[in-house]
Amino acid sequence: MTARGTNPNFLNGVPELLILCLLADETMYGYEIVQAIRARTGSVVAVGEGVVYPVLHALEADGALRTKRKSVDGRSRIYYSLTAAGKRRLARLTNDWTSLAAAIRGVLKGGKDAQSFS
Amino acid sequence: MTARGTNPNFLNGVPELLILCLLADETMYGYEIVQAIRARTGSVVAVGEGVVYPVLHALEADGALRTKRKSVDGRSRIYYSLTAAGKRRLARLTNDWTSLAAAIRGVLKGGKDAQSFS
DNA sequence: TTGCCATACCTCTCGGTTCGAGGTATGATG
DNA sequence: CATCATACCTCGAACCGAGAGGTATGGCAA
Repeated sequence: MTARGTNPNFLNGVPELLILCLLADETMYGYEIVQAIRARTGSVVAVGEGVVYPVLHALEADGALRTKRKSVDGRSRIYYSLTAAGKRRLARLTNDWTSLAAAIRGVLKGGKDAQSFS
Repeated sequence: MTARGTNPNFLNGVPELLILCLLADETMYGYEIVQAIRARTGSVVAVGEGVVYPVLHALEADGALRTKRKSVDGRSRIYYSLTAAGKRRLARLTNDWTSLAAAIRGVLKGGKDAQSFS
């Protein structure tokens, strides 16, 4: 959301990245995403609904997500899935994250002379 | 800074982590740290002085850093080095970052059944 | 049947962090 | 003598995540 001038979105945007990633595998609804993040990260990341829903809405407004209402057991759910733009966004964020993680790993392990980036 | 209740500091605190990490190797002064971060991350991370100095001051106030003024070529520099508390802090943050990176990598690569955390 | 918990959606405010611009001062370089 | 690199600093705006809170339904137990 809102590209920062210099650094590629690094420190934040983790919830957005995870959400896009989950939706790339299968369509899901908000409440389900909250549980899935907790489950798939072994509770290392535990974002609340107050984080997930606003991200979902912003991504939809940006054309990255498509929605479809469904009623299951009398419960109303809003299923989200990736659009083409969403897939591109996911690819970009994944790339950003990967290079960030590599850079930080380099500093972490780098006892002085550390140089191995593309 | 300021432990979050649930998630271990994840998305932000990257500047703090990098600064502590650099100072673990050698004592440095603020301006030098700004350049070092840019250099060692291949410009993937490029934080300005407006980020570095406040973090430095906060860490010092917290007892994680120790300072020593020095004059080199008529220029006044403030060298920072880690205290015992600073080393503990670095260890904790490194741990947090590592498990976060592992968790995210798991979701990223995990086509459904991904389970490999300790 | 009544209360409580899980499901499922949502919004709002608070607080912390980062960003960028700006401000001061010195030494070297053209 | 002006401009740049060095070297310190602060401030305001913007942003994002945390957590509390709010609504409504279904299922289960007391």
